[in-house]
Amino acid sequence: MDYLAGLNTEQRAAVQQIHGPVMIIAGAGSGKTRVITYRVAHLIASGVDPFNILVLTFTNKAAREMRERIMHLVGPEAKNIWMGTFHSVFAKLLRVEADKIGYPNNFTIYDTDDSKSVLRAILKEMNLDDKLYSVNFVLNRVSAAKNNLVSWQEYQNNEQIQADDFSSGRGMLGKIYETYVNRCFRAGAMDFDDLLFKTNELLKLFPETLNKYQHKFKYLMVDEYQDTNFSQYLIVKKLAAVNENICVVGDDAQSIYAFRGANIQNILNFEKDYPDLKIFKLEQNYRSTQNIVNVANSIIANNKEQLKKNVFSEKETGDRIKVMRAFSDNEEGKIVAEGIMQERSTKGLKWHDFAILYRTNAQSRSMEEALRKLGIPYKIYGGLSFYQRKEIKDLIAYFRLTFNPNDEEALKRVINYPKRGIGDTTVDRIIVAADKHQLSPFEIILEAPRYLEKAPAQLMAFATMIQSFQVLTKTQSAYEAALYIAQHSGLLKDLYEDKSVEGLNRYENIQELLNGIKEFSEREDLEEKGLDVFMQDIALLTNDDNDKNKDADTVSLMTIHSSKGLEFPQVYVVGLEENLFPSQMSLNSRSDLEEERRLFYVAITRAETKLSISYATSRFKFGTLISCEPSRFLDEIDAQYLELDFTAKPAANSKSDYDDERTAWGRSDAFSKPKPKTTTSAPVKTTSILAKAHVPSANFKPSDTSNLQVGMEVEHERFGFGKVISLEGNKPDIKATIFFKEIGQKQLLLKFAKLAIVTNN
DNA sequence: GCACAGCGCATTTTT
DNA sequence: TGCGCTGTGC
Repeated sequence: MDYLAGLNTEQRAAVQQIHGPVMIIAGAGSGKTRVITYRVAHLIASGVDPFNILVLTFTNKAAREMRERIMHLVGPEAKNIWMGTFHSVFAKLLRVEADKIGYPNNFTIYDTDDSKSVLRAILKEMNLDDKLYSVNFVLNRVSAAKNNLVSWQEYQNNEQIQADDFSSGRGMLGKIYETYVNRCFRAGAMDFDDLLFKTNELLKLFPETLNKYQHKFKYLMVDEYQDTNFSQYLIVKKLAAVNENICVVGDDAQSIYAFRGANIQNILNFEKDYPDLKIFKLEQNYRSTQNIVNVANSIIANNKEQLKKNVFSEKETGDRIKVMRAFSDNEEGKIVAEGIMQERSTKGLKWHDFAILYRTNAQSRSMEEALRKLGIPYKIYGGLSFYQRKEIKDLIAYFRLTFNPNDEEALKRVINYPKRGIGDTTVDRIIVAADKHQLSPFEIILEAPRYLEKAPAQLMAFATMIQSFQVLTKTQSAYEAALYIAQHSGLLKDLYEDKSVEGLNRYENIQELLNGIKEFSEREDLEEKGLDVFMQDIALLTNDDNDKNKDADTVSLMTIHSSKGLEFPQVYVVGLEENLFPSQMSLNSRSDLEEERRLFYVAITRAETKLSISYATSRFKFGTLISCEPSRFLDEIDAQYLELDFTAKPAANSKSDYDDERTAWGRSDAFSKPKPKTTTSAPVKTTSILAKAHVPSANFKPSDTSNLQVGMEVEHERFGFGKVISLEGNKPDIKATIFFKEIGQKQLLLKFAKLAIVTNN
C-alpha cells in the first residue's frame, strides 16, 4: 500500500475510513480527485469487490479521469466499478428496469432542445400567452418540480403551488406539466430530469428492486456533493440506507449550480442524516500561492452559510493580485491580451498557461478581438457542443427514429429534412390524428390512408425508408448502418451539395461522427456494439467528449462555471462590475448573491501562480454603451493582497485630456484637500482597493474615533472624504452614518471602520 | 411549401 | 449587437 505514502495525514485518514458514512470537505486545490481515486483503490485493496462499488460524478470528464487514474492504480479490475455521471449511471439502470415503469428499454433521452420543442408545441396548442408562458420559464418550472420530486399530480394538488401560479397569472402550468409528461411518455422518451425522477419512482414503487441495488452497491461515493439536487440526494440516500457505506466529497464554497436545482443544504445537512459520520477536511491547498488562497478566503468569508474550514497554502507568498481598470470592454480585452503577451515572454510561459474567465459568454467577444489583434492563439470552451450541432442532431434523429419510431421530436426533425415535400400542415394533421386515435405519429404514418384524408405518397415513402433502416440495423455493424442511413436519408447528399464554408464544415462534422461510430464498431472491449448501443447515452455526451485538439497550445477562454475543476498558472478574471459580476439577476436575494460570491471564489482558486482581475468603466451591452461601477466583490478583498494597475489610458480618440486619475474617472474632487500625486505611468500601489477610485492621502492614518462627533469631516481608505451625519448605538457598537462626497451615504461600525479625522469642524 | 425580412429578446448550464 | 423565431408574401 505504498500509494498511501503520497497522501497527507488528513487525506490518508479519509482514504482509510472505508466503512460507514464519511463526508470529505475538500477545499479548492486540496487534492480531492486524488483522495477519491485512492479511496476507491483502497477499497479494492481491502477486498471490496469492484462490482459492489458505485461512484457518481457530475461530468463525463470527471468520471473518465477518475476511471483512468483508478485503472492506473488497481489495473483492469477497475472496469467493473459502476462509475459515471448520475445521469448515465441511472439511465443504464433504467434501461434494465424500464418495463417496470411502463417504458421501453430503448427509451429515447430527450435533450433540452427536445424538451423545449415539446413544450413549444403544447403551448401553441393550448393557445397560451407566450409572454407569460415563455418556453424557458415553463421548462424551468417543470424541471424544478421534477428535481424536487413533485409529480404533475402533486403539482396540481398542491395548494401553495397552485396559489403561486394563479397569482402570477400562470394557472395553466399544472396542465402543461401533465401534458408534457404524457407527451414524453407516449414518445417513449425521458428528459434529463426524468432519468433521476423515474429512478426515484422505480426505487419507491418496487422495494425488491431497491433492495437489489442496495445490495449491489455496497459502497457509494459521490463527487461534488454540494451540487446534488433533491432528486439525486434521495436516490443516494435510499441506495445507501442498508449498508451506510457512503462517502460524499464536496466543497460548499464551490456550489455554483443552485440555479439548476442544486441544493447546498444537502452537504450542509449531511451530518443530520448520518449523525455518526466521520468528517474529514482537506484544507491544504496545493495549487495556489498564499496570496491567491488568502484572497479567496477573504472573499468567501463574506458568505453566511458555509461549513467552517481553514484553507491554507504552504507555497510561496507569490505575486499580489493585479487589479486592472479599463475604460471600455474593448480596452479591457486589450490590456488583458497585452498582459498575457508580456507575461509569456518575460516568464517563458506557454499560451496554454493562461486562462481568461468571464461571467457571461457575451464577454468573450472583446477578449477574442483583442487576442486576434495580437495574434495570440486561443480556444473558447463551452458554447455549442459537437452533439448539439444541427447536422449532428439531424443524423442522430434518424438513428433515434429507427430505434424508437415513437420518438416524436426525432420524427418532426427529419420528416421533411432533407426536403421531401412533407410540409407543416401534413405534420400537423398527423399529430392531430395521433392524439385522436391514441397512437404515435409514426403509427399514423404507417397507415396514413386509413387515418388521414390526404395521404401523400411521400409519407409512405418516408415510412418505408425508416422501416428499411430498422431491418438494416439488425444485421449490420454500427458503422455500416450509420453510413447507410446517412446516405439513404439524403442527408449526406444535401450537405455535400452545399459548397459554402459552413456547408463544408457541416459535411465534415458528419464525417467525424461517422468516424466516431466506426471507432466504436471496432472496439474490442465491448460485446455488443450495434448502433443501438452506441445510441444509448449519446444524449448524455457533451462538449469536451469530442475534443480533437485539446493539446494545442492556446489561451483558454471560458465562463467561470465551465472552469470549475480546472487550473491554470495564470488566470485573468474579467468584467468585475456591478450588474455583471455579481449578475444583476442575483441582486434580489441573499442566497443568489452568495452563489455569485462562490462563483468568484471558484474563479480565483483556478489560478496557480498569478491572478489578475479587471473591470471596465463602460461597456457595450445590447448595442448600447453603458457605464459601469466596479464590483462590490473588489471591496471585499483585503487590500494588502492587491496591486492596482490603473495605467491603462482611455482610447486615443477620446476628446478630453486626462492628467489626473480622478478626473479620468469622471468624478469631481471631493474636497479641496491636497491630493496625493499619483503616477500614471507605473502601477499604483496603495493599500486600498480603490474600487471607488479613492486614493487615500499619502499620510493617511486611521484616527482614534472614540470621540467622533456629528459634523466632523473624515477620510476613509476606500470611500474617500465625508462628513459625519449621525451617530447611534452604544459603546463598542457605535454606528456612524457618513455622507461621502464620492459615493454617497454609508453606515459604518466605528470599531471596524478605519477613519482619519480631517477637521474638528 | 419555401424564402426572407423584421421584430424581440438577451445569466450561468456538469446532464 | 446578434441571433432565433414568426409571419408575410410568393
